[in-house]
Amino acid sequence: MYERKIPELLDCGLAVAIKVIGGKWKAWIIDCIRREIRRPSGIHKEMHEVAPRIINLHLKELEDHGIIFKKIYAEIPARVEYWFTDVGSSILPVIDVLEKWGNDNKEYINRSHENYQSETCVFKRETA
Amino acid sequence: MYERKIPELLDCGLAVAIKVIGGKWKAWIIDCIRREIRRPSGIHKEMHEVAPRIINLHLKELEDHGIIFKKIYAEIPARVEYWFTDVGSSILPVIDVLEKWGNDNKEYINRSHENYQSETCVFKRETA
DNA sequence: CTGCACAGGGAAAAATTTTTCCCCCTCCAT
DNA sequence: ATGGAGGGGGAAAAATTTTTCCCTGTGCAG
Repeated sequence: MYERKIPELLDCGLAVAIKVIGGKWKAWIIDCIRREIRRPSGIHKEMHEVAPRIINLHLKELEDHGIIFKKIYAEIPARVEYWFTDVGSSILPVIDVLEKWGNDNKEYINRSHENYQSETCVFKRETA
Repeated sequence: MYERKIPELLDCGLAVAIKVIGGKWKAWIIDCIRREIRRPSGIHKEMHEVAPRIINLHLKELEDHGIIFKKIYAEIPARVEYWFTDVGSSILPVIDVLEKWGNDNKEYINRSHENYQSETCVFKRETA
């Protein structure tokens, strides 16, 4: 486990929320589980461009944050499934809001990003 | 400017949204501007625990993403103010949703984080 | 016995973001 | 002519996150 050198500021609700869903692949993983792709192997298959190790790390974090929990079936061979906790379920609509905003504005955001036009608007003061 | 070696995936709305507001101090900066602390010096004062350089970098990013824009008054000495663009304003309610979820759940999230109880629930399959 | 699906993790490298340390400029008041 | 407010940025270090590589098991089918 990596040990932080600078303490996190977690008073701010937004910081907490982003900590939980801000990881690089968190959203995709959450989306898998939401679509009932619950088993590690299934998630690995769905996200084949991401290394299994990475997905496992993110799953562990989501678990540590209490967003998902693990069901280990006492079968042989063992079967594992991830399910949302109540708090985990409660973040889904929040993600939807974010997702919608992003989709509505992604062309704009990415355009601004490219153009990079620092032609900063210059104004005279009206109240001279 | 840092040049990415791994391309970003920006099809996903959520990735875009987090790219925009996910920076370490973005939320605080946005909150300043929302509270009409618009001038760099004012923001620096408000966020005195953060180095001015860092704030400037984040401001630049917000500007590049088209969330805020810069008004440079043709006064002497020059005065600068940051204002939200229309798209910038449209993200404020989104941030509120995130902030609310975070505040409602931060004790829970931080508790889970500490406990770290990987006592994974074990189940027998009901349908044996 | 070999190979494959399944679940998982240590260690180190690479990539990225954040931070520190200094530097530049202009104007204005002392 | 010195200092401070006000706006800004380069370069490198430090911190953090992401990635790669490789290794550990079990059980089951050929």
